[in-house]
Amino acid sequence: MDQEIEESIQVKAVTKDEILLAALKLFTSKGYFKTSLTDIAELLGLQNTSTIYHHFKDKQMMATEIYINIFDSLSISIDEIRRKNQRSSEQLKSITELLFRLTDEAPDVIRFLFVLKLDEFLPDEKPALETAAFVKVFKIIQSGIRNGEIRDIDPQLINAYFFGVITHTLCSVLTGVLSKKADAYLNQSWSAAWQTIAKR
Amino acid sequence: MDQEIEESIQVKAVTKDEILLAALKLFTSKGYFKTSLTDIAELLGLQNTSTIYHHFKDKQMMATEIYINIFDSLSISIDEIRRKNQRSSEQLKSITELLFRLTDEAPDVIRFLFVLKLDEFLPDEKPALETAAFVKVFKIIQSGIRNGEIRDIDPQLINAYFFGVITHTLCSVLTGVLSKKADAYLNQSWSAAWQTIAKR
DNA sequence: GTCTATATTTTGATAGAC
DNA sequence: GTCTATCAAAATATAGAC
Repeated sequence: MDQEIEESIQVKAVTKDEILLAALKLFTSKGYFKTSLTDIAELLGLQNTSTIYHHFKDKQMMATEIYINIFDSLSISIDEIRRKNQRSSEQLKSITELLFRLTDEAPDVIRFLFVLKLDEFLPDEKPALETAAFVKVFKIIQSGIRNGEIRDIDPQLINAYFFGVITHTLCSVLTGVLSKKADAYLNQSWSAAWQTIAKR
Repeated sequence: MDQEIEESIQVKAVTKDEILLAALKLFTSKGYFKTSLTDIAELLGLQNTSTIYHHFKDKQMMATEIYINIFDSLSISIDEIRRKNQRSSEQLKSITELLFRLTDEAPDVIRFLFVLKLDEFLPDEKPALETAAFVKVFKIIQSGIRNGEIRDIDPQLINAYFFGVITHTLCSVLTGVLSKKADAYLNQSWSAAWQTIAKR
């Protein structure tokens, strides 16, 4: 009972997820190596880094957990998209919509995915392209090639063309050189990206 | 005379350019923050970092000089290209050829340009897009829009589409997910990139 | 979970001899 | 230009009290 009262009075404790969110925010704005654990602690209103070490073994493990969270959730979203859509073009369109929506609603996630150089600070994790999420994208492309929706060239080239257009557009939005919300560019960017890989 | 003999016997001294080349190599392979001055000294066969400080004020100035060298030389190349070619399409094609050639012949330069996050370790320099070289590219695009070669949409979108395809392809070559030399993909990538921005 | 205090290590950087 | 020696600062990480 005493404890309950104490809890209701004292400032809410910092949770693991809050730490991860603060870390994501700083990693994507300042970069992994330029954000110190002290920076993260400060952003959370903590006096020092001890609370962080209470939750995570070390700095790299924080980055690893962020990495896993983001790629897992992306993989799940892609599963849903594949279940709900038949054609490769529909699946890729839905993935494009997802990425543009995330750019407006959770820009840090897209920065983590497409702006950061993950292999620089996560040398022990799979490169993004070997991740479950991207392997599924790759399967969508291969299936699109087989059924004649997509041009029959090296799937990695297809990947480079399509996601080159998409990610470059999103990065331009994130850096502000494109001034509107990502959503404003969704349809024309999709058309441009699809055009590079569609069987004419 | 004594000195001449001494010079001819002793191991060749390390020049400023050699230091910059070693730094470029390590920055582009390990990343700026993960390469220490000791790493660079070692690669040059030096026992310590003093020789480096003899040539450069600090680590950032090394990066700055690399940055200036690369962007200046790129700017000069683009000047030449604009002089020799009339149409925007020809100019962009030549720039594309230049970038693909550099990917095979000087991959570290392309890594520096398109893979590294320059603003992370060069916060005081202009972002790449405001650089003389890229401003000229931008002018080529604007002129192409005016004379009807290129679709009349936001030039920054044109930029994202065209260079999205080009740089994503080059990065795929540099990481090895595309297994041939960049040159092998030049023509089809140019077509795909141009197709996204050409007035049909 | 949060604090104080402290240990450890690395790296950037300087001084001065040769 | 290169070496030895050394410093100072910063950041990661740990121990232990509350």
